Amino acid sequence: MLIGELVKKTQLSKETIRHYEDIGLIRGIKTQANGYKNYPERLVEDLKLIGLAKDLGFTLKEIKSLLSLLQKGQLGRSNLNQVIQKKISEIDQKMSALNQLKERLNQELARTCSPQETLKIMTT
Amino acid sequence: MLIGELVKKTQLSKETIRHYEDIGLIRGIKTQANGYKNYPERLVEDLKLIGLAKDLGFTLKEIKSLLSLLQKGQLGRSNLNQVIQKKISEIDQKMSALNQLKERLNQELARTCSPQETLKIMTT
DNA sequence: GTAAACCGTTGGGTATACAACATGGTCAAG
DNA sequence: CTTGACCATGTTGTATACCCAACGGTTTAC
Repeated sequence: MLIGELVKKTQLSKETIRHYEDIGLIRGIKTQANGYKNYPERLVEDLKLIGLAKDLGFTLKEIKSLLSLLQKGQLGRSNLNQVIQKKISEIDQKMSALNQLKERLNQELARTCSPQETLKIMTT
Repeated sequence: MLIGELVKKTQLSKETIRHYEDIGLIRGIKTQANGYKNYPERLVEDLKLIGLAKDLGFTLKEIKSLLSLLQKGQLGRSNLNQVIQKKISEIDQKMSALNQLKERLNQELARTCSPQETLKIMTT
């Protein structure tokens, strides 16, 4: 796959993709004889995952380490498990932070909504 | 409260607090006769909330709009409700993104863990 | 009454995550 | 065989979110 196709499939700009390539966030990209690069299909999924993680406030650096976990077999098992669990607990922390935010917004909703409106919202 | 006390209570640097002040993220800070500023107690909570939101990938700009919601009575009701609901749905999106990430990491854990280890993790 | 600790303002610097060129090579259609 | 769409590389620029240092004024402790 050439970069243009990847751009279409991911909605990312080619600069972004190139940037991710530069910093080693996406890998396994081979340069063909003509100088064009061959982006494997796999990257479509990888880039989606990167987008998710980025939206959640993970830095590209963090995502890089996160992704390297998902490319199996690069670390010892116990080591790998540790890192994964650390990430999971980070995620749990973020989850609870989200819940707190949501709580506060819901309180605000309850204060400002008419009873009818509130009911409508809470049942959808 | 002077800035030093706020620094201690929030663990933020004074530059960060000043920065938030500059961009209007925190307000209601009055300058006293001696030139020193009086930071209201309220800000301790506000800054904690800002920290939460920041960790979740909200920009300071977004947080500013988020906070303005929580300072009641500045918008018409239906208008306010709309904005709050938009924020809540953003939060829900982030939640589901987190769940996806967690899923993938858990799969990885399952693949790389010994059965015993996996069991231990899943029961804690 | 002076030194240490604190305060405000300003201006410059840094890291992250790109975007926007400029330049030059490659390919596919007609 | 040229033109337009596509590609690669490199440099510079931008926005965000700060950090740090310098300068000078203020307050507190001795």
